[in-house]
Amino acid sequence: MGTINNIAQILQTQFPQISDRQLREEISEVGQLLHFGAGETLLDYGNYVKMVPLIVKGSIKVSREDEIESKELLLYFLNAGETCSMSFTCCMMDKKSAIRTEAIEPTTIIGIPIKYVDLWMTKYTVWKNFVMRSYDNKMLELVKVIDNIAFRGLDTRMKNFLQSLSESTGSNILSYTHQQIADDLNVSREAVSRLLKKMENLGLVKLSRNQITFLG
DNA sequence: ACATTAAGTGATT
DNA sequence: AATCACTTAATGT
Repeated sequence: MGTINNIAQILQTQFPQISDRQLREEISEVGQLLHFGAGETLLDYGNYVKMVPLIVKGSIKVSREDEIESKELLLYFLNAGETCSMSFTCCMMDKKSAIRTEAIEPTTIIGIPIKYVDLWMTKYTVWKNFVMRSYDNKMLELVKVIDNIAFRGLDTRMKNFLQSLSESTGSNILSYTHQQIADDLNVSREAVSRLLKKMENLGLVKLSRNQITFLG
């Protein structure tokens, strides 16, 4: 009964990579199950990272802030079965967070206190591999994001955005305003509206107030 | 009916 | 593609 068995079960289904039984037990003992509502911020710029999240359910938006202009840029979404690679480095170096994470739908995580994150790196090969692989995955995705910003136009970025948002939420109906997209992609709202209008004419999306249906 | 907010549009840079 | 200066449409009170 109770939390411990719960977390152990969740780990088996959502994080099969964490295959070490003893490690799973340790996670069950020190990890805590946390819930966040849509729009809730898990971690803000400048906060100290005190936990590393294993995402069990839902999805999380990870963004970077420009210190000078206080503008935001969406980096990527995190989904169930994933973890926040940025948290690892931040917490191990005891640095303030350079990112903001926000639940975009009801989300459940297993929070792991940082002291264990560090400790397990040497204790469990499985954990080290898990951390390294997550890091590598997100680094690759980040490179793609940079490529898109540097070498592709807004239309590619928009398609990628809609694609990953609908994958993250598991729905092609996206409750997002043009302004929110503009903020995430760091472009003007008018540019978003005009591009979406074009895409609608091409049959790629269907537009309505506060909602975009992605027909990809 | 009125106010507020989201979205569409043309002109300018 | 950004910004401005609107207009139009949807929605809440």
